Amino acid sequence: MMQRIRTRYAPSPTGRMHVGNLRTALYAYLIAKHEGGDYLLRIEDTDQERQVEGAVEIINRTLEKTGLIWDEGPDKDGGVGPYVQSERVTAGIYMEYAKKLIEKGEAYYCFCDKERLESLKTVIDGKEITVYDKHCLHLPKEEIEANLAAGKPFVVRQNTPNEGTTTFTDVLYGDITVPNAELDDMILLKSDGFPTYNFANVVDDHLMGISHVVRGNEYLSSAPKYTRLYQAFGWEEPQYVHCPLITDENKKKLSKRSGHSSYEDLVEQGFVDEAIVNYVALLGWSPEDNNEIFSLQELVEKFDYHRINKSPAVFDMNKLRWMNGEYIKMMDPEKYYVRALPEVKKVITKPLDLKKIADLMKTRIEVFPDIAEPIAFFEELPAYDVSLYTHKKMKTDPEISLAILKDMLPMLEAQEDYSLEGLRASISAYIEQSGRKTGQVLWPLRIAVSGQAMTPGGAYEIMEILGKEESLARIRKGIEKLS
RNA sequence: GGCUCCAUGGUCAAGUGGUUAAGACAUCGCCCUUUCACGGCGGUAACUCGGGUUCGAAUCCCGAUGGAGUCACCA
Repeated sequence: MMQRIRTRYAPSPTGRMHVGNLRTALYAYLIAKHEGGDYLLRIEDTDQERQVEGAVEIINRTLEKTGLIWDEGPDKDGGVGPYVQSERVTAGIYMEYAKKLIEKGEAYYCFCDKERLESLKTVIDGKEITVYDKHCLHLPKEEIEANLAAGKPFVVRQNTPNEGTTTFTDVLYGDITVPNAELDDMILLKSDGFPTYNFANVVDDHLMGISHVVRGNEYLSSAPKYTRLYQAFGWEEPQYVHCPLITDENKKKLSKRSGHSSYEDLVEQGFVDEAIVNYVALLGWSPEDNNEIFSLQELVEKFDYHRINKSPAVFDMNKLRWMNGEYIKMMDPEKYYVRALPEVKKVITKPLDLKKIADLMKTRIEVFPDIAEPIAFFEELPAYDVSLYTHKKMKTDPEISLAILKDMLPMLEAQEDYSLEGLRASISAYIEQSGRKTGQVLWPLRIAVSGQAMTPGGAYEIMEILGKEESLARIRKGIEKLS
């Protein structure tokens, strides 16, 4: 009997979403939607100090823009709310469940202060490690009561045995067994009454009926503690899907802390939502066939989480750029123009046909900011060297170029029709009657009107956009330089 | 350092005992083209090492090595 799949994305509102989080959100979404299940959004705002103003809005916006629409969440009650953990704290949910554990002897009050905890610290390889010594587990009942009555600050800790092992099962990694001695008595409830991430996760995932817990590989090592919690409660464990890490080029885990790109950073850098989603989906997963370009809908159809990889993947900006270029080429012209226009305006202030200029760049860029530099010559003819007029393959040099430009000048002065077609007609007629090669004529012309060896579009396109007056001025300037 | 995970070209990645070890990005070359780009064609480039098991291992087992993650009143 197949249970209904329910997954959740449970971010903490601490800022922008980096791509690792985005991919976790995506996989959770795909796993649920592939089977027609539910996708929930739960806000894990249990750390008072790390709250960032507006972070929830960023999460909402990011999920909406990428199409990862949740079925239940803070704004969509599915009957298992609230979906914001701070509200669940107020409702007393975590305290209630913590007390159940205390009654069972699976958890205990701990009154140790910072100083005592500090003394438990050891430094190994430059890293601070604290292993709690179960000091408060052995407190006499009367002392606990007295402390509580006196209002002494406390935390609640999980009581893990020092012997034996704990085994949990991950869909991707199989059974993983860990010695219990490695599992320290983690804090369930903090002294401010808020739960820790770990405790809140277990309680909420259970209460919200989550069937598949999708999260990053960095949580693999804390999973056994969860198992102990589920067992302590007598709850059935969900399926775990620990996604492989996404790393930087140095194989280090992507993190905001290290200044790695967030989704919004990428958008600001000129990437397209669909391309980011598509690329990130392929980091750790591949379809049965060899396709690489997928819409979100296609991903929903094709995604099989059993094909998720186990090894970490390096985030390759190069390939993202390529993929982004593919998306830009496929992009709806109107949508393209909306994104392209601001980039065009960065370098063009003259009343030229900005649409035509933008269109020239559509197949030539990977990200939108690539637009500006190659089109700057439209605004103003750059200073250039006459050596540009020399091109071996086109069989042209300054002397030939001068002859050609002088030849064409009167003709172009007489011409009124500066449309692509008009220019093509008269110039190709000239080419024919002059007996010259197409390239030999067009090369100098393009150099004259653009001042650079490489341009988006050819001489016709450029002249059409520049218009008669400016085109002629640039050709005269070319003649002047060559004379 | 303990524990855990991982290991196919520079990167992503297919591959589940017998393949000329796919494909994509990047890179290089050629073609197309008035340049560039697009597009097309082609090249270089990989199973970490050592033991097993087997008629036969990239594929299964063990070990080594390497890398990563984690060891907070952060998530």
